[in-house]
Amino acid sequence: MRRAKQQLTVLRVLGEADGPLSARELWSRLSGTGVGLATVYRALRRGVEEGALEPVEVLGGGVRYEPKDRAHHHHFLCSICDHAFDLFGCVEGLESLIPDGFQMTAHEVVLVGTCDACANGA
Amino acid sequence: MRRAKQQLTVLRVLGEADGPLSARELWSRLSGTGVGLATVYRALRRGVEEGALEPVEVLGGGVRYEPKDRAHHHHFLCSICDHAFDLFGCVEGLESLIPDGFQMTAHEVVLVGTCDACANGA
DNA sequence: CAATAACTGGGAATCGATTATCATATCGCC
DNA sequence: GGCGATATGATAATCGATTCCCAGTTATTG
Repeated sequence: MRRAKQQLTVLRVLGEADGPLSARELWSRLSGTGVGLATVYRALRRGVEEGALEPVEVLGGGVRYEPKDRAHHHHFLCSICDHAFDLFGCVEGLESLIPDGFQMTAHEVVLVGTCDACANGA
Repeated sequence: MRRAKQQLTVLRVLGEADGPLSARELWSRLSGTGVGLATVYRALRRGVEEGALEPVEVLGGGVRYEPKDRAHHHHFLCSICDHAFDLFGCVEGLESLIPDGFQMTAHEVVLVGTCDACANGA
């Protein structure tokens, strides 16, 4: 429990997000608070070490982070705003794709397209 | 049709691969041929410009390239050898994951685990 | 074979992302 | 309030991936 103010701020923002955030995305959401980019990276690294955060790679744009306590889910990547959104649910039939002799331990599904805001919103 | 020897070599190796290759992976398969890394990058960039190659992002490890004429498919990433293998077939039920107002234009499925060689082979 | 254009390899240069450093500001505790 | 430990922000340093540059090589055409 040795977490300081700015670190908590970072974790809170991440917890309120509708999808995993990259370090820069997170930082831009903190503009005005005076939090430095270095602190963002420190908070993220620490969050992962402590088991509170999970690094995920959605697609281009490097690593993004999300709270580890979320149920199994996948992501939707908006190709316009480049933001990743959490999806709910999963898909069937993944096992049928596995070649003989291969062993699957995890899977990722990413839908790409346009999010509501970019497609319709202002 | 102005492609030179080394460029053709790069395209040929990519065509014979069992999955998309990264620039370095490709280069290591050319060790001994004297092909320089710069030439590999040049051939890849050119292949994409000419429409023969497609850049794909499987997961960590940056961009990999594959011939564009392959049918719709996904990939299996071996977490031990870090090689990506082509899979055949696709999955059902992706549409049910799309949130209201979102529009899907593409999708990616990546299975992660251990390939035959790393799991059983020598 | 000559003349010109395209290709090549190696290493320097660049770019973005992440980490390290350091002086200062804060926190928890007495 | 005073102290030692920890956190913070700015910036420099690092790292891997990719591109740039240049001099030498090879292909093309006549």
